[in-house]
Formats: sequence, C-alpha cells, structure tokens
Amino acid sequence: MTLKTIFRDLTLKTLEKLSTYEKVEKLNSIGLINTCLVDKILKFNYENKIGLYRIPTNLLPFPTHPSAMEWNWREIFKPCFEHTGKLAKDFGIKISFHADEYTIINSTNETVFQNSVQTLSYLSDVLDFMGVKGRIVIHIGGVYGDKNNSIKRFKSNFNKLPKSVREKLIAENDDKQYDWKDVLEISKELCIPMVLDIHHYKVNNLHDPLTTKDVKEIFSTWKDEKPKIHLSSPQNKKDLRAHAEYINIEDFLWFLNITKIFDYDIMLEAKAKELAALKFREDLKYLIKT
DNA sequence: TGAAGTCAAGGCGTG
DNA sequence: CACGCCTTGACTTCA
Repeated sequence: MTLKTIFRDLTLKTLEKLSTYEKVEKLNSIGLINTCLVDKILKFNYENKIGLYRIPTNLLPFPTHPSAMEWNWREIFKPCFEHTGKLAKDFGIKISFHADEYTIINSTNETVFQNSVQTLSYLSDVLDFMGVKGRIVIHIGGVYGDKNNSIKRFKSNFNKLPKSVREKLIAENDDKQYDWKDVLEISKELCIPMVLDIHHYKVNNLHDPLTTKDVKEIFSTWKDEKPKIHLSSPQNKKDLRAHAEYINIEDFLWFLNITKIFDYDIMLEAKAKELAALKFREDLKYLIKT
C-alpha cells in the first residue's frame, strides 16, 4: 500500500487573476483537499505504527500573503483543524511543522522578520486549532558576515515573538552555517529544545566528533519531552545536501552506536516519505536480528 | 495527456 | 552578476 501525498497548490499569478469570490472559493477548495489529505496520512501512519508526522507548510495556500488577505482561513478552517487534531490525538501521532527557508528570525531586514512572524503565527495557530502540543522546527538563519551579532539578533528577535510561537519553536543545526554547538548554546540560553539533524552534522561540523556526552547534553534541552532527531541520506556523493529517496541505514548506525542508552524519536527526511519509513524500519529490524 | 517551463519569499555558494 | 539550491515539488501552459 502506498499513499499518494500530493498537496495542492496554486501560483500567485493564477490567484491574482481571480475575483474576490473566486479567490476564496479556490483557496477554500485547495485548503480542504489538503486537510483531508492530512487526515488520510494520519490514518495511514496509525495503521503502520508511525508515530510522527510533519505537516507541509503549504497545507494552506498563501496563508499570509497580501493578495489573499480577504480569505479568513482561521474562521473557515477551525473545525477542520479541530477534527484533524482529534485524529492525531486519538492515534497518538506527534505533529510538527518545519518553517520554510523564508522564515528568518535573525534577518537584518525588518520586513523579512515581520513576514517570518506572520508565517510562524500561521503555523502556531493551526497547531492551536488542532489542540495538539505540536512543535515548529526552525533554523537559526543567516550569518550576514558576522556570526556573533547574528546569533545575538536571533536571541533578541526570538523574544519579540508571540508567546504562543515561542513555546512551540525548536531549533535545528543546519548544513552550512550554524552547527550543533552553535545551536546547542542558543537552545540552552533560550530554553528551547534542539533537534539534532545528524545528516547536517556530518556535512557541517567544525568541532570534535559527537560523543554520547554531547548527545546527552543536546537531549537535555528537551526537559521532560522525548527528544527528536532528524535523519536523512544524501542524494549522491556530489550533492551531499539534497535528500535521497530512502534512508541508507549506514547513515544511522554510527549514531545508534553512541546513543543506545537513550530513548528518542526519529523524523525521517526522505523523498519516498512513508515508503522510506517502512523500509528503514525493516532494515533496522533485519540488522538487529543479525 | 504528456512534456517543458514556471513559480512569493532570503541568503549563500558557484560559475 | 546571474543562477541554482534549499522545501517529502506542484502548477500551468503548450504541444
């Protein structure tokens, strides 16, 4: 059994050709198709004992764009999200979002920061409507030629965010700029959990190799919550950053070896999505048996 | 109905 | 300086 998980979308150009009435109709229709798809995925995950799900940020089309301001999705979709949230809770599936690359909390441009606040509020409100204790993953952002100042700006801008957003954010190490030590320091100071992405770690690590002690410190940022890591495999040797279809079990074993004493969730970032998750689990089972 | 070109946004690396 | 990349690509147009 495979899932066809194609989330509907539309281009701005198409949207702007429509009358106000047509716009709302179109946006509603796409939003509804996508939320129904989420319900279907949750059901699939439950049946296949997959305990996590990351909802794509394009769940709703143009949720924060000026050209769709007349669309009051919060009012219209509240019951939908309540229903979806109830499913997630009944199935025991943890929900999360990953803010897109345009969400930059530490931007030097105030407009970019304000747009980021809008996007984060959208994601936060969806989680609140769902009534789940979901998380929103973010990266630290740009460096702008001065990492120390950019980290400072991240921290001060973080504190300008609405409380409802702040309490959902979790920070992830990235593959180019902010490595795990940078993010750990920031996470500790802001008291937010850190998601360790072990693929990004391998691509971008300026420090010593990760030890069990380091992982313990990273996991301690989660307090009473079960920690989560991100796992993916590179597309190919040349293009290390892009995600492959499936997970190569080798990319996890080294980490498993230093974390056997811990209990944590694994979010897979693989293009084959649910198929990759099922295969990963089979590979792991086979390996442990032999 | 298929393939090819296009798509809101930022920051960074590459040619 | 223009372009591609990142995101679990998808939409739109044109044969």
